[in-house]
Amino acid sequence: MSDKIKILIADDEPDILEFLQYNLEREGYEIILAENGREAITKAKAHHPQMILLDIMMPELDGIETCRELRNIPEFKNTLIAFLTARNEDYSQIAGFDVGADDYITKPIKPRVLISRMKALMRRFGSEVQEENVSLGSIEIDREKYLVYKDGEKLSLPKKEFELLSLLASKPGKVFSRKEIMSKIWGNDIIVGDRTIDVHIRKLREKIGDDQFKTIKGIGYKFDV
Amino acid sequence: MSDKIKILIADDEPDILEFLQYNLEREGYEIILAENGREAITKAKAHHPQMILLDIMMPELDGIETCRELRNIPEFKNTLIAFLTARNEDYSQIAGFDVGADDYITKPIKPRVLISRMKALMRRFGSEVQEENVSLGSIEIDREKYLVYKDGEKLSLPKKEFELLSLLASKPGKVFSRKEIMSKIWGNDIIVGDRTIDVHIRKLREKIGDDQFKTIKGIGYKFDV
DNA sequence: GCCAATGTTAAAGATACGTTAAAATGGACA
DNA sequence: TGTCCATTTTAACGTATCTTTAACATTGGC
Repeated sequence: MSDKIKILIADDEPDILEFLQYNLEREGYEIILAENGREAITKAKAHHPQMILLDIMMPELDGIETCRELRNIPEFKNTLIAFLTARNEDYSQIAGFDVGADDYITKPIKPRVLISRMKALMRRFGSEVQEENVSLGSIEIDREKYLVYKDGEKLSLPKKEFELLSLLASKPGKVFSRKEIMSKIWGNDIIVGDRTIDVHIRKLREKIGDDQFKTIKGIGYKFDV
Repeated sequence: MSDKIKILIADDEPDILEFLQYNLEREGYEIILAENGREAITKAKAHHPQMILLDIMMPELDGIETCRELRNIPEFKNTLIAFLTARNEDYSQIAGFDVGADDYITKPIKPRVLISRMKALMRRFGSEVQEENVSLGSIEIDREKYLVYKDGEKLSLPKKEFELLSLLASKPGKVFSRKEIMSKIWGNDIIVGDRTIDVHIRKLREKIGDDQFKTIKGIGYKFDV
């Protein structure tokens, strides 16, 4: 699974976006850009960033409001959110924290300072991502414990099988294309043969149950009860 | 034990100390004061504050060094540490984060901003409350005394082994990835080889019991009964 | 019935982990 | 300061397990 940390940056000044993108990508982060608050929310939903940097002053939806809305979406309740703000804007600072921000960063932004602060935030909070557990029919998946229960019976699957099951079960009934499975589990850089997926599916069918895994020929697989 | 949140403040200017003490006590915090870094470390050990504010420029031991020393004491590995710094001291900012600080606060300090920031930090921190003692099955861990009891028999483990056990036992059943273990026990700056963790696990298996420590290949380890 | 896509199987390949001993580090103490 | 000892880390190697491949069988849509 691709493990680059994704950061969403929202600012209405293209110069700043470009500047941050350049500096952060060089550090190995994956950057997603947005030009206003509305776009930031849309892109956050699409890309699931671990961290979000918001300019306070933006058209469409300002940073404060954007943050408030994001915090109301369960997925982003624990995402790191930091504000970009001009010096001396103390009002923003207070309002920002009250709305659930984790930090604010004053402009002009110095890349080294920014990166240090981000690392400090992530060091402390980053690993606290708690993944949800899935329960469908007789199958239960405990992501934290890396365990699968089938009719209460404890199964411990190898990594790839677990990830595959975990992926398919994250949206029961949804058909995952082979492409999608590949990119989500192996990442976009690693290329594996087509038979590889089949083999893992086979193992899962053996262990979990034949009928739960349905093949949609020419498309992909789905998990269902 | 008093349930007030304790904050240790170290600064060599009595005015600032008094100012902060007044404002923070009014908010219901318990304040411990220190006039230099050396005193800060002594008092931290005595009072176990949840949060520490350090001035950068102090006699005896400056803030940066104090922070570094504190971070080397296991008890304070996860304590919130923030620096008090004059505006534009960017050097301090960087050095501060690299040394493991969680935030820096620029002087002149505005009480409302300070309190907001502290709350932002603690909001995150709150969920991370680690209990003093853990007891699972035949194992008992006394974090304060750095002791482990196995079937009532006292074991005194070396530091790293203790920390590793303590971490794994903090969430029994949860799989801790190697990455997670590394960052929680060694920090993000120190890099140790992969085999290092194995060796410590081995020692623990020897001393505590083979079956309690389970390997999840490709992921990490978990502790269970 | 044809053909491309998928299923099956076993074996090769890769990788992570276990184990051990030895080297490096660091603290206590003379 | 140097010596000693406990602790920590490294490095080398073996091994079990997981992952992928490849060859061949089977299936299902057209």
